[in-house]
Amino acid sequence: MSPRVEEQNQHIRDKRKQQLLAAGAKVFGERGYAGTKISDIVGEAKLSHGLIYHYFSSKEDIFIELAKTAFMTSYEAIQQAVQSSGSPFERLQAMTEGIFATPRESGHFFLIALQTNTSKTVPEEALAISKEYSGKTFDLLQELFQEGQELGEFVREDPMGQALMYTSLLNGVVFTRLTYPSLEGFPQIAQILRMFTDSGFRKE
Amino acid sequence: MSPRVEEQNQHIRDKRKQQLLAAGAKVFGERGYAGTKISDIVGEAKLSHGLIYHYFSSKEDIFIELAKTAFMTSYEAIQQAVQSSGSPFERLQAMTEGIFATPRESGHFFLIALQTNTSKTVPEEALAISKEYSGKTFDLLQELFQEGQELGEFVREDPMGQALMYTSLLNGVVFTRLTYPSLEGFPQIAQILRMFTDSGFRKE
DNA sequence: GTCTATAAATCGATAGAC
DNA sequence: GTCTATCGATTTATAGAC
Repeated sequence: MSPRVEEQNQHIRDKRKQQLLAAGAKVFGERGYAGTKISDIVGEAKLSHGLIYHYFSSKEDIFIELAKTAFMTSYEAIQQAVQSSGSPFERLQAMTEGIFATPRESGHFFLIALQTNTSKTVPEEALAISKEYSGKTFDLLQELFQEGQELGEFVREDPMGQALMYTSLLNGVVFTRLTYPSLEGFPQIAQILRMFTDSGFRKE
Repeated sequence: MSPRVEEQNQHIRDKRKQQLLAAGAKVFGERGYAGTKISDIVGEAKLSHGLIYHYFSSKEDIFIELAKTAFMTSYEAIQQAVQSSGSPFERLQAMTEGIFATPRESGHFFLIALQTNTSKTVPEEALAISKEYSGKTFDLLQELFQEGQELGEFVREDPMGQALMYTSLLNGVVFTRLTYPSLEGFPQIAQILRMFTDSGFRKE
């Protein structure tokens, strides 16, 4: 084989793998790990039944790769926001706005993350990845709230409690938006931030 | 048969049905609808495989009955809190405290409700029940926030937006508590209420 | 690289004995 | 009322042709 052909084959393989991952994200998100059949994924990707096993070793394998993407991108988005410039309040505001500006398709990854944390049918490795990144995420957020309290921008209370409440709120709002996709003007970012700002120092 | 025997049989039937429903709530909550096998339910209930079909017509039937319980009890708890005495703020506070004082086992019903709204594998009838009760729940909450705004206890903003944010927060916090069962002192009710109270009128 | 056919295991539901 | 045995359909994963 000439290098030219080899290169084309590699391109096809990458494309097929992406096709299957995109289809998997959608179907796993909508139907859950146990509720998703291989035929659902290849049907969504418009590929034949057997072909999926040329790109992934098993159904578990696909889910784990998708879970990895879900938790890594979520963590990196928060990391970037927390470590950017601006005051703690400004960074929290920008991060929150950024999260709710993400495209619709990311909802599938949110549901995959949700299932990983709530369903015992999901591959063990996916849960391990979740735990790894959620610990790191809480560390980042706790630091942000701690700093904001010292600057007087946030209410003085347990920073970990604030970090837990912030992620809880995020999860809840994303879930509500998934349940009612036609909702407009929700959420109001100012309403979310009000939870953490002291009345005396409240921003407009 | 004497009435005495008939009465005993009825008692056994009620007991078995409750046994199966309790087992179903646990495994459906933990494994999801598609991920739950009949053998999981009867195994948890410590009954034989075939017996479950003497009490329920199908796997769907059991899930629908559990979903009905989940949405009805949630709605009734909110209804009772909203329609009780006290100012809107006091009722919101009491309701929030009550929700997080519920026993651990109710977590399974929360997960069943969650799956009903996010998984396309769940019986259609369960989703219909969810929609019916969520509409009625939002009406109650919207009324409470509206009233609270008129009395100056809550921030003036779209009452439906407040109702959506409140239920989102509730869902998110319950989810966080399920993910980290060892968490203590979370959530702080005051922190939640701060989202809706105006700084000038804020309670202690 | 892609497809169809099939193997092997599993699951929901029923039948029939006790 | 309860249990075991079994049918029928479905599913993951593999084999082999093109």
